[in-house]
Amino acid sequence: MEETTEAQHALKPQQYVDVLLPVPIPRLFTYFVPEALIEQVKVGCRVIISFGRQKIQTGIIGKIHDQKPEKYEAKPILEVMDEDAIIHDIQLKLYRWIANYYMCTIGEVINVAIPSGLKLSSESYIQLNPELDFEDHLEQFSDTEFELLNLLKQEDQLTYQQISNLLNRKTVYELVRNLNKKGAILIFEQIKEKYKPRKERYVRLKKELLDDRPAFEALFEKLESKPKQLEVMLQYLKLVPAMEDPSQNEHGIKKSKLLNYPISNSSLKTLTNNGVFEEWEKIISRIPKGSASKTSADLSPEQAHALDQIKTSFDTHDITLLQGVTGSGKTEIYIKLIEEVLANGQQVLYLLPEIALTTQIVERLQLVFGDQIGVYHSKYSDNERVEVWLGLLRGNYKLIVGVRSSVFLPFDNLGLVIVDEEYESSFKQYEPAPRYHGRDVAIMLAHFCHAKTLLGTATPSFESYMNALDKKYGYVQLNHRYRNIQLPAITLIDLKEQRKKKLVKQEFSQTLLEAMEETLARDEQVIVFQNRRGYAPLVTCQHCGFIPKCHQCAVSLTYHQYGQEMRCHYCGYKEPVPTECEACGSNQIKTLGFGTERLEETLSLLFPKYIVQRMDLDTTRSKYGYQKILEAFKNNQVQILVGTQMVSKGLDFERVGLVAVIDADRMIHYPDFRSHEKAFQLIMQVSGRAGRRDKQGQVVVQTYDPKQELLKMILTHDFEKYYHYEIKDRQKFHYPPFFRLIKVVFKHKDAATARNGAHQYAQAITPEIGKHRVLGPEEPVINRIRNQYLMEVIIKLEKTNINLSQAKKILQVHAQLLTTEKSLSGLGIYFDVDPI
DNA sequence: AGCACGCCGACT
DNA sequence: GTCGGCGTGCTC
Repeated sequence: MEETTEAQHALKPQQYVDVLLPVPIPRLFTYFVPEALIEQVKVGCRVIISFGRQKIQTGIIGKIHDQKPEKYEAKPILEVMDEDAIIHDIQLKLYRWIANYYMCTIGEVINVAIPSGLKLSSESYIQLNPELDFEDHLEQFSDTEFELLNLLKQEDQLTYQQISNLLNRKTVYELVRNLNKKGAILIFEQIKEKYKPRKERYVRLKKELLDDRPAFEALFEKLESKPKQLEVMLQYLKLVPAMEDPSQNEHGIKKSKLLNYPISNSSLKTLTNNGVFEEWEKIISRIPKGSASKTSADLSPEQAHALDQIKTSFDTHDITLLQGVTGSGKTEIYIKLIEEVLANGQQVLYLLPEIALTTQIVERLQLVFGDQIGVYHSKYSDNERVEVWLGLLRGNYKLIVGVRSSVFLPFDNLGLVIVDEEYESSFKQYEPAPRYHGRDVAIMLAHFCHAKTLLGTATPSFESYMNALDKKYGYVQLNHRYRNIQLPAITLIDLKEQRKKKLVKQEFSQTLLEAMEETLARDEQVIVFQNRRGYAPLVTCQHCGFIPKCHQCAVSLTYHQYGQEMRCHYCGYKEPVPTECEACGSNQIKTLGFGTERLEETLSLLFPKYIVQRMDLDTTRSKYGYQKILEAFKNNQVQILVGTQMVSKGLDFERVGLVAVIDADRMIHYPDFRSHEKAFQLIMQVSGRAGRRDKQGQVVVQTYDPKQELLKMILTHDFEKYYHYEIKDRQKFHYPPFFRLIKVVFKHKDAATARNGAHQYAQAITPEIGKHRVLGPEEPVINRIRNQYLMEVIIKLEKTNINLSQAKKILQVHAQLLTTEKSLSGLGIYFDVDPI
């Protein structure tokens, strides 16, 4: 018997795990599991491992197996951090799919998927070796070494960063290394947990005291002579009626709340020290709680019909497109669907584009779903993200409302995904990798969970619309606005003609100004849309024509009046506004073009009786900036709202009588095959802001060419006609949605190397991919960003009858080959699948 | 991506 | 000599 057990024991295979690390290396990292940790190791759990020279990292167990690596000795796992997995198999599958589809490494996916609060990092600390009496060996240390040793004598430990600051030196690694060799110091790693739960201090009366009434009354008598302390006691009892209802004392009161009243902090402290009060800490959530106060609204017959159609459609289709004109009440339908799925015990993901994440929607959902909602937001801090993540894992949240990155959250029982404003380009991430599309990943997530997906929008993306026409998606329409209010009346204004007649003031035509005047006089509000922030997109010298450009990027600097600076919208570079021309010294400097800042200024001058507010990236940087502006507009404290595309999303306001599009041409003639589609959608969206409740709104679009086909179709709100008009070109020129694009980007600090790399690459892949599928290499319009020169090769692949994974493999292999070439050293290559 | 190593030119 | 810059190679 004993023999067999021993034999079995000897045969028992050593356990290994493949660990997913947040590093962009296209390889698996295998570690061995020490005997003591075998029981704890589970797929999806975080582990602490040492990686690279000395760093300690957090990774996620991706696979458990018994394959001993042949070529290297696996390092051990140091610790298993979680009892239960923090991601499920579905997430592992999804992350791998993303890495594969978007042609990046799993590490890059992990890096953006997992909130950094869940990743531990280590920092090296340097300490004096206590066993060394270095006074006896002074001669072996250099001056700087000696200086550092003296510093370490005072502080018991220092980080590299601190040493570098204290010694005022840039590099300290070698110095530290030498001291380590001489045995004078010790280096050790300290792991720091980033996530910190939020705590609040609470106070309450000591229970024993409250239970012992005679003692309590005696206390009061004693306090007669201590008025300050008595004040504290009375204030507490006023806020917490502990005498009448002792159970209330249990919960106590937030210390800061009590101290908000004019009472003495030190008296409270004394009372606490004397055992009258006690203090404790409560871990509280950072996520604001809302409680459900309403049931969902009743649907109009039209909405109810659409809801039925969606449900029927889900019987045969996993994905359904809901096309509903702005103001048709899509949200009410979503709410009904969500209610059903939640009642079924399943989770829901409600995906919104970045800019549309108005608190408005969350507030509306909160009224019905209360604190079952977790919100995942780009302005959320890391601690808040961790709380949503853990909350979902623990089942505290059933409905997640969030931006594209919420697709990474650990859903395990998803029943429904809603993607609102499905066409929105902010669903696509393009820097850094993974360059994923939130909508498409959400569809994949739903697929893995056997959940249904509803894509909602007024103007579908061509991709989704084609899928609907091809019956790949279900399709439901909602043609009438709520209460049958008419769609806004759109008027085109010919700027060329008006200019000839000298009827254009700054960038505003006479007709527009009159319409604004009338609207405002009726006590209605105006939205002015211009898709360009800053004051003026460029500044030029009238003497020599010089235009200040960014020193790191190939773009002109935008003049921002606020802060009086020139800014690069690509890299964030700033410089002061020039008073004289850099090239010729002339002081005749003029601004050209109109950004939101300048329109705001002009409008304030033209309409002094009204309040003008600007809403763009610059005025909404703060966490609640967006919310504050919307609030002011809603309350009619602002009558004219000027903004970038931010104003086009989901603002449902009652009083907006007029929407003005200042420069339609700039959007239409953007150098990109999708510019028309985008312009159409943007103008439709922003138009949708006009006219609510019981009145038809008015939209004014200024253009230099009112005869453009696109504008004609905008006038009639005819998406279908527009789609069929535009789609022919897409097919003819092999563009999406018929073809799949993969953009290969080359970057290097030398223009020539970037160019060579791109050319060599195109040459290498062409025989394998096919000449007609390779476009370029081409220099992008903006050919330099952050001092890196850019080149692009675009691959066009058919959607059917093509081996996509093989094509990707070819693209990747050649990229790999190219980077090993000496003449191209330092060349960066990345892929952007389905670029926008 | 980090991080260390190693080589090189520029300073005390 | 060191200091600091930069190119190269590695990470289980």
